[in-house]
Amino acid sequence: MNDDSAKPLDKIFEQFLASPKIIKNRDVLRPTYVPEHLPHRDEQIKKIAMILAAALKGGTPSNLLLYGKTGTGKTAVAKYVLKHLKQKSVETGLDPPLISYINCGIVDTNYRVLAQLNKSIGVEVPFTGLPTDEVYHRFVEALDTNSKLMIIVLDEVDMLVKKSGDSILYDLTRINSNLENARVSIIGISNDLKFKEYLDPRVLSSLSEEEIVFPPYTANELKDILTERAKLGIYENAIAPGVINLCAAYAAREHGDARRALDLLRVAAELAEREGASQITERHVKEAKIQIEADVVTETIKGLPLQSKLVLYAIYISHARSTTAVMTGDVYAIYTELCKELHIEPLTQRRISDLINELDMLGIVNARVISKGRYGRSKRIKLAVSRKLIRNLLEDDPRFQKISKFLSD
DNA sequence: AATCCACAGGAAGCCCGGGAAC
DNA sequence: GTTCCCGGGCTTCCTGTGGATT
Repeated sequence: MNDDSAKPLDKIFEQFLASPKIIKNRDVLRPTYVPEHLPHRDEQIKKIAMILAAALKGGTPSNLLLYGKTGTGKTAVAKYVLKHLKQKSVETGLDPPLISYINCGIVDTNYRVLAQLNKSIGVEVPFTGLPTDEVYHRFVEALDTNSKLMIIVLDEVDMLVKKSGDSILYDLTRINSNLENARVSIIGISNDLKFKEYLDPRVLSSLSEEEIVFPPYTANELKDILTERAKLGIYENAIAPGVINLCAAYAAREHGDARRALDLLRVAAELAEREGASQITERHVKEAKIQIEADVVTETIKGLPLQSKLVLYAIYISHARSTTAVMTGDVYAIYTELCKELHIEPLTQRRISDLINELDMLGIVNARVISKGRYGRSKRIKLAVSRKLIRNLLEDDPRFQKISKFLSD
């Protein structure tokens, strides 16, 4: 490397090293980190531990269901208890249970869940192609060759049920009767309290032999969590008074989400570090809040498929053109115009209706069904993000050059 | 009270790409 | 190669509906 190109970089690195230290350990500030101590979850930990303890005496623990909103510590608690269960088994000379953790938000079809289970016991299965019950039978057979206990954690199980129904849960809850030697316990984790209504009553009674509720954290509890993490992850004097309180307060407003609280603290710390400040201040937290919100939206919109983007831009244009509330029909009319301009075959209105609902679920727009009496029933659609942001994203996308003239409002 | 708008949203089924098994 | 399966995106066809207007 020659000097010319190395120098500016060198300067950056030097500056970074010379700037006051703020972050001691970035990893402990990430939401995925499972700390050694989980404040305000003693009750849940105890309960789960008591149930899983059956494994230590060769029993099959009851299936359990963990409920609570995002960032209430469900996943962390489950992982924490399982880790200790494993340790204890090894200590007492027992065969530790097999543990398979599946995030159903990502692995969200029956087939893929089974494939993942197979993989976790070392059976390779193609990710498509086989009949689902074949994959199930392979799993049962492979599992039954040993007499171990397997604990299956189904995180975000409500997503799986919503997308693929409860047939796999039905199979899994009855799997013990197909097994001669091995045994299975299931831990379901759900954000959605209503998801029980979608379940077959037989599945429900089997899956929720034990139920444990995780209430949202209060602002004070979030404060304790943040304080503990800050001790591990941030240098002692690098945090101004009030910063932790502010993070906790913001997150408490969002249904007591500890994940959000940690994100705020971490991003605030990063901002402070980047600008070479000696301390994280409340201003950094406020900026972090804005940045997190904008980042989430920007990334979601950028990642949208073409048709969804078109729908979003159609909604944007509808708002620019009309003074009254924007309805599905207006959006569809403009959408077809855009398609014509871009020489794209338009989709049907039925499909667009679904795409609008998807945008609503992503939080990019608000769509509510309203009735205008004689003038029909339709969705009233509002943008939930700033117009400027959408406009910038549109202008960045080369595919939409041709329709940018529609935006000159 | 009856009508009727402008859609909502369920059901079924098509088509496609990816992949396995025969 | 052929034949099967799966999931996702999509269309077609359909029945349902809240409330202003008649």
